[in-house]
Amino acid sequence: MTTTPAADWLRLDQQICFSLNAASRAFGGVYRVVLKDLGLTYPQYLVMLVLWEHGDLPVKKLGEHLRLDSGTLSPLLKRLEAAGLVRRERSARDERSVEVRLTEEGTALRERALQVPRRIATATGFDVDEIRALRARLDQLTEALDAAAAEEAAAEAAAAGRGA
Amino acid sequence: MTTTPAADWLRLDQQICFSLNAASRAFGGVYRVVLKDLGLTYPQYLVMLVLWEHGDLPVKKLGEHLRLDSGTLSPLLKRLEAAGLVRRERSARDERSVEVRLTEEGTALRERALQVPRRIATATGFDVDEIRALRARLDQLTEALDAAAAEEAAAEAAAAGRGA
DNA sequence: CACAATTCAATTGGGCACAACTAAATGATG
DNA sequence: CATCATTTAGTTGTGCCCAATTGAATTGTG
Repeated sequence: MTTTPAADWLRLDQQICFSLNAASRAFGGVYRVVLKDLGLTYPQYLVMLVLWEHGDLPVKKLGEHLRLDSGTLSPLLKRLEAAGLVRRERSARDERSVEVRLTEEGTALRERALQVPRRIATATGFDVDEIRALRARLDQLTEALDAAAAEEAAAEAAAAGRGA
Repeated sequence: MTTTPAADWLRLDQQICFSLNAASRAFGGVYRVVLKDLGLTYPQYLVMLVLWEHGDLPVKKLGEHLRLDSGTLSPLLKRLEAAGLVRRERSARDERSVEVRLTEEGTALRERALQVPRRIATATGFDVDEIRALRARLDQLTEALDAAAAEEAAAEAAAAGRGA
């Protein structure tokens, strides 16, 4: 049982999202160091993970895996292309689609990336099962938040509709 | 007991930081909707929280509370100033320091912000104790990651020293 | 007092994230 | 077949985040 004085609701250290943001940026700091050798930023690393796992993909699919849109991916992919890790080629079947393909260099980078997860896992100080549990919790949270955002947006649209 | 095949270490869905990032961005989506009424972005809201809680502060102290540096805060504070929520005044005692002060309007905004934490808490689908537990877990994670990053940086500096 | 080291805010540059929009290609419908 | 809606990338604008640098003010030391 816990009760929180109403006046404390706005306290910074009670905001779950602040802890989340802080943890996210702390991860960023560790990844920055660990990925420097590979010449990748963290989001670029995520893109490479998806390509290593699924092979060549159109930008759209890539974005679905990563929950990112073209506004984020387009410039990011250009940088990966400039670094020689991927090529971008218009699909012959559907000219709207751009296929992202690993170069030999990009494929080869996987070997050097294999050590990254272990180093990161070590940095967290958590064991595999603890990480798994936390991951599950966070995924659950994300799902609830996405649903809530959709609801809010729907409510807003309805309100706007009545207003107009 | 769980064993993970070495080949799976690079799978996207095993990366704790991906879940973390996703949750962080999902929060962003909810906050975007909820804070639109107040005319604040999420980081701006965090700054206001600190000011409401601690009163006027120099930029430096603000950054310590939020783990943000001047490169992030300077333009953000200018936007808050342009919105009429804060004033920035050079300290008389120490001319290097800039005091961030709430305007009446900024102080008044607190009343309207009081509802925000409840709406966010509802959106998570977690109860107060679950949130508290997750927060503790994340803070623990952040601490471990910061320590690891400091270690990595120190090791790197030592290596560079030997190299030079 | 003079001078070096430190502190603090601001700026610059690179990269990420999202919203809104454009443009091109495709698909569906009458 | 012509037209309209949808799909897909890309672009632009706003804002956040960090690293590195600058410049001014302050503090410590001889």
